[in-house]
Amino acid sequence: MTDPRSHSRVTMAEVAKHAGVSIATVSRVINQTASVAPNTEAGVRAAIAELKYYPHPTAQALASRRTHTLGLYLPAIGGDYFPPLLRGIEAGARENRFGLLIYSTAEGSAPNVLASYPLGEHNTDGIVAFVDSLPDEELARFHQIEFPVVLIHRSSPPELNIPCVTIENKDGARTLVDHLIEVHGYRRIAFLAGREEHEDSFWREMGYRESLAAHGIPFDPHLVAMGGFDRQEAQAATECWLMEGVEFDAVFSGDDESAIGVLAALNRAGKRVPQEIAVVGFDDTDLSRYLNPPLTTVRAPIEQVGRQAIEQLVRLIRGGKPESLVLLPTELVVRRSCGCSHGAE
Amino acid sequence: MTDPRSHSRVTMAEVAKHAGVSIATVSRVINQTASVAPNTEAGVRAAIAELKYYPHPTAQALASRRTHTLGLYLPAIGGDYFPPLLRGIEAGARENRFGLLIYSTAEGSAPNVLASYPLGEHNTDGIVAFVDSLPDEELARFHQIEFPVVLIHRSSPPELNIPCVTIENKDGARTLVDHLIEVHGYRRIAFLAGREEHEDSFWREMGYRESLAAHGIPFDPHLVAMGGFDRQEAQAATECWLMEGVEFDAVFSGDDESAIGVLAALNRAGKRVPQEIAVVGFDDTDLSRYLNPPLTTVRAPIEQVGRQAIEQLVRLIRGGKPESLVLLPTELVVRRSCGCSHGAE
DNA sequence: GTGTATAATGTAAGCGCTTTCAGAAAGCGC
DNA sequence: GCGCTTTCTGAAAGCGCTTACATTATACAC
Repeated sequence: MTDPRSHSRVTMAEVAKHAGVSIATVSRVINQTASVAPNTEAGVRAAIAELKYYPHPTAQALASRRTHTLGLYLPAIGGDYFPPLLRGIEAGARENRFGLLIYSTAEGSAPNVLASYPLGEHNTDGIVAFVDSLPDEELARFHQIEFPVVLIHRSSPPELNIPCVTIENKDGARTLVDHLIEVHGYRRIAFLAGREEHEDSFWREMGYRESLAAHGIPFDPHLVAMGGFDRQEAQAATECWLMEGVEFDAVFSGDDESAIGVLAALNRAGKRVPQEIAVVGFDDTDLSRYLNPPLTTVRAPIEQVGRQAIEQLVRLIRGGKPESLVLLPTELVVRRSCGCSHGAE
Repeated sequence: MTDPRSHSRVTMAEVAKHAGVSIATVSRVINQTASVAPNTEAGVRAAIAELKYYPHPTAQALASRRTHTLGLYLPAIGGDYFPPLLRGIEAGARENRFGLLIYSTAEGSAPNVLASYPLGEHNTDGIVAFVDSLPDEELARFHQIEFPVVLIHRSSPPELNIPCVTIENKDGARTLVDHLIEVHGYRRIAFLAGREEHEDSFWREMGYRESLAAHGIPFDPHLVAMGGFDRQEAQAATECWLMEGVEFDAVFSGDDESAIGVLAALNRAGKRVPQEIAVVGFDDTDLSRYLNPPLTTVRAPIEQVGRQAIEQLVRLIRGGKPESLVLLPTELVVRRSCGCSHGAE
């Protein structure tokens, strides 16, 4: 093909000539950055329309030192919570007329020396970082140069005070476990935690413990295992419990993803859910209503989280004051896996 | 916060002064665009390291008229095939050192006059467009200015000859239906189609029909309904069949997503799968092995599709000749929903 | 030694915009 | 009418790079 750089675009200069004004004026009508006489403006707009002109984003970015692009760091692309999250983020960016550059810090992507991290002050106006996709040093660097950053599902290192948006994990978990105890009378409720650093998991466990405590049920460490918020791992952990003969009448699987593994393990072991063992999840991913039995869980407004993150980021970019912590409310969704027979759905 | 534009970056000029050379030389060592004396190069590299310099992407883009960024158009963000697809695309972009800009043409995002489509020759070096996310006019425009585009799961308008990557839908479907007929002896096999324009659906239906024909089973239009490749829709369609008393002993649900709906409908109606009715899907999404019963399906190498698309696009950008059609092979995955008792898993 | 490639570097002209500055035109109070 | 502010506009200096072109030094053949 021909040199891609030969695309002869319509430039501002041509519009200016066509309208009989200077390029400064054209720029002014485009950006509404200073008042322009109505006649002049009309002429310029006509010229723009006639020539089908639109500004060159790169040139704008270089001159104005604003890219009109947001960056998104992700640890990995997968899981059922991922699509709604990205949907929220993308929609937020789109509505605010920002481009969205994404980068996954999945394994194999060692930051190289020259390029440092690929998304930052040089090519975006702000960053949203999901859980632990960005190391503290980089966050600190951004903080130091006052570059806008918003964290999702991860709180700020204490000294940096970076805005963060996440969900009411503790309340949700507590309400869920309350339901298990109060409505169904379960007392031996197992919990499948996520990875150590996972803050969602931490707070969900807190909610679980609080509920137990509030009902006078002693906390039994044997009933807590690592499920990694992962199907396979959760399945293995459940099989392990079963094999060791640990007794439990319900399992709170940490998230919906791991509930799938729990269900698979129980199913394979011939245990009926919920008759013999109840299972509940967390997140209310698309899938959970289609599980067998339909999963009782807690609705996490994942898409909203993404949207809110962009909202805060844009506010930050525009020089406003963002909320330092946005906690979106969760809601119990009762289906059948907890033992309820006529759940909401 | 302070004006974001005050970030005093290290510029090439400073590196040049530090190393005692001209900026042209610095540019040359960075881009390896002309030979530089070993000593000089070492000096420049030292200066770069010492000043922690890295080039300003926007300035590079403006001057070189290459953005080093790829654009991705999506119709909507969701579904189980989505994460692996994006994972493949992101990884491909990352490995080729391109940035990835994404945009969803979801409803509510009417292209506005001034900005035209948000991703194009002005801010990317090439585009990958998924199914029908980009209208033919825009494809034609890109073609006319010889701007690199690769299509995913959608073939090129005949006169444009845009490279396309997709999967062996027909072969996969045919193998699947062959299995249903030859191994299990089903003869009344229902098919749930996707939307009319959906090419995957078209080819899967072709495979279905070919298999029927090859086995001397007449095609019965009553056994084909619209499932939209969607859980809800598929569930409704299945319930409709059930209600009308249509007889069938197996259903090929078009994709895994709709299989979930089919399973839900059958389950609700008290039909046992696979004893009374077999169900098979297509795609082998993460989830399918966790369904109840585990779903017999066809593995679609979705992540590979994403990777291949980037591969072709990068080749195109670099001026090479891409394949005009990449058809990735599919593979039958036998589990239990078809009636096999000791499937692969 | 002369002549001619070849290699190494610098100079400077952009890339297509934004924005400062200053000047011209227009309005206004008196 | 005068001086003053306010509005509108253009000239020009960048933004931080890439790259065509020019220049000088070096090598090699004869």
